[in-house]
Amino acid sequence: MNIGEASSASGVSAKMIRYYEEIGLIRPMGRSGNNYRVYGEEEVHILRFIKRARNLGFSLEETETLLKLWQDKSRESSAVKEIATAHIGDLERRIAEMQGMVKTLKHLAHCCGGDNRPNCPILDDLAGDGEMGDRAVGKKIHA
Amino acid sequence: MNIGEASSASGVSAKMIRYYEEIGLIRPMGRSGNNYRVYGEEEVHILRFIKRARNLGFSLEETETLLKLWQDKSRESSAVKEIATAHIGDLERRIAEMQGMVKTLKHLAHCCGGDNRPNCPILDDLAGDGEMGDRAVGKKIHA
DNA sequence: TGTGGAGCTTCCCATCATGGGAAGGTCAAG
DNA sequence: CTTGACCTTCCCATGATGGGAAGCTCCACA
Repeated sequence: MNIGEASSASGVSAKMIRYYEEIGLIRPMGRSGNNYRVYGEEEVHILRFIKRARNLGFSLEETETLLKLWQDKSRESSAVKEIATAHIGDLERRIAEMQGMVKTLKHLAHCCGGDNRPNCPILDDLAGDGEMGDRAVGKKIHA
Repeated sequence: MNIGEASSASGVSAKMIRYYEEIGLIRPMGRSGNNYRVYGEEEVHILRFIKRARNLGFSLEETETLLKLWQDKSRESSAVKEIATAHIGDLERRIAEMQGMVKTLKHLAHCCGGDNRPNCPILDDLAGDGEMGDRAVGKKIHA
């Protein structure tokens, strides 16, 4: 199997497959005589594992850890659960932050006429007319 | 006012102030004899505007538009409201996506013993044992 | 046998917003 | 006059991904 086939079989772009190899997330593939990378079912399975972990929002670093645990037949499931739980916390924090932003924005949008007149509470708020900053929802966006 | 003072007055790091100038988000500052950038209240006000927009999750590009609208005394508030509303939609989409991830992960974590045995439904799921991928929550993480 | 196009290779660059740090000039306090 | 805090510019890194160029290989078809 060439990289293109592995790509469509796994849903990971060829670009990304090479990148994952480069950063050591997956082992360097064997090459055929023409210097093309050669993949088997095993590799495709791994790529699908990675894809799914990414879909669940795990970083490549977390994915690497999960991958190692997956391949470690004697792992303790608590190790995996810890990573998942931490990740859930992470997601929930970011969700809460964004919900705060939405709440503020909805309020402002609600107060804004949205017509052809210049008066706009959204801009007034951004400008901090009622005295300055950090009344904002969350301080850091990438918390 | 030097850049350090402007930074602590606005909450925007000196690094970022220079960057904003470089990309044209703010006008190049006047320089004093020693080649130091010089800021006044006006500039600090603008920096705070930017800071607050960023806190609300607007991109720098959106922030630039908002900034121009702010300075355009004859703007129509509908233009601002449109941006805000679009941004709300954006945030809500991302929130929904993450909530889906959380839901899936919570279910998996709930089913995982989290003990010293290797058996782990989380990994089983990532491996796609019940037939392959895209049962995942959202296809793309950065939708 | 020749040719065209699809697919592979590597290498470099861009994104987005931010931070780190080096090398060197400047200023104020001791 | 030294020391340290501040400023300047310049380059590099992050995380995950895509775009594209230049050059090779392979296969199918005329």
